[in-house]
Amino acid sequence: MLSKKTKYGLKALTYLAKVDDRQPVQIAEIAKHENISQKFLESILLTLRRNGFLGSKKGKGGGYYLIKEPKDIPMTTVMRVLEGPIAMVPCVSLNFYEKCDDCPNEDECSVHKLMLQVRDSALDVYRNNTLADLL
Amino acid sequence: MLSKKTKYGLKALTYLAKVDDRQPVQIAEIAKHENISQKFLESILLTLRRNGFLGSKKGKGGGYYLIKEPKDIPMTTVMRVLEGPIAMVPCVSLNFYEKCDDCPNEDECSVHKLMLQVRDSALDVYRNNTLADLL
DNA sequence: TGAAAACCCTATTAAATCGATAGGGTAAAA
DNA sequence: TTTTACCCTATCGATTTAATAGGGTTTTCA
Repeated sequence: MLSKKTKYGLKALTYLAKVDDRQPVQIAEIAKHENISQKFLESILLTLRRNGFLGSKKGKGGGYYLIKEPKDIPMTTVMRVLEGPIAMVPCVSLNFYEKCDDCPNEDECSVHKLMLQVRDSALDVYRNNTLADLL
Repeated sequence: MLSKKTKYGLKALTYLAKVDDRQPVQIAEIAKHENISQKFLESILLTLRRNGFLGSKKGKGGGYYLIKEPKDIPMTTVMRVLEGPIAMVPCVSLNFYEKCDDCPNEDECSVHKLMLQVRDSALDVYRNNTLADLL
C-alpha cells in the first residue's frame, strides 16, 4: 500500500507545480484544497524541503514553493524520499539492500526472482515519469 | 513491502512444485527447510488450500501437495490470495476497487495517474510468470 | 517595533497490522 | 485404537501509520 504520506506529498508537489511564477503557497491553502490534515502535511512539506524539492519563505506572504522545474523531478527520487525503498523486499533493493536472514541463497530463491522483475518494472515507470508528466 | 505471509507462501509453493509425483509433504518438513515458523506456515498453507492451490491429506504419511501444474498457476492469483490487491492504492485496483474519500476527481489526480502505470507494470510481470517460471 | 503570520520541531497517541505463539480439536491411516 | 498430522480459534507483543497537541522561532509588514 502507498502511504498517505507519499500520496499527500505527491498531491502537494503537483499543486505547487501548477502555481505561477513559483510563488510561495501557504500550507493551509494546500491542505484545504487537497483535503489533507494541515499538521500532517506540514511534516511532509518539511521532509520535501529537507530533501531539496521545496524552498520555503517565512513570515507574512510566506509558504512553500518548488525549487526545480517539474520536468527535472523524476518520480524515482520522490518515491524514495517519501515512501522509501521501491523494491518489495530488501534483498532486491538497489538503495536499501539487505540480505534476508532466512534465505541461504538468493540466486535460487523464487521470491527473489519474482521481486526482481517487479522492482525493475516499477523502476521503469518511475524513471519515465517526472512531476511534469503528472500535471 | 511484501508480507512474510506472501513470501513464505511463495516459498512453500515452490518447494511443493519440486516434489516428485505430488507426494504429500508435511508442514514440518517445509517449515524446517525454508526456515519458517511452523505454526505460521500452517495458517498460510490452509489459506492456499482453501483457495484451490493445494490439497491435503490427513493422518500418517499425510501433508500438503499441489493440485495443479506449476505452469497453470499464474502469479496474479497467488499474489491476490496471499498479499491482496496488486495496486498500491484502492482507486486503481481491478479486483479491490474503492474510491478515495479525499479525491474529488480521479481523472485529474496525479497519484491516480502514476499508480495506474505502476499497477499495469506489476500486473504485466505477474501475468507473465507462473509458478513454473520460478523454479 | 511589535504583533501577526507562517514556518519549524518534538512528543504523544489511537488504531491497525503483522508475525508469531498457544492450545487444543478432529479426521484419517496404519 | 492410537498415532499422526491437519484444522481452527484466540491472543499477544512489536511495529508502523496517521493524526493531534502544543508550543518555538523567524520573518514580514503595518
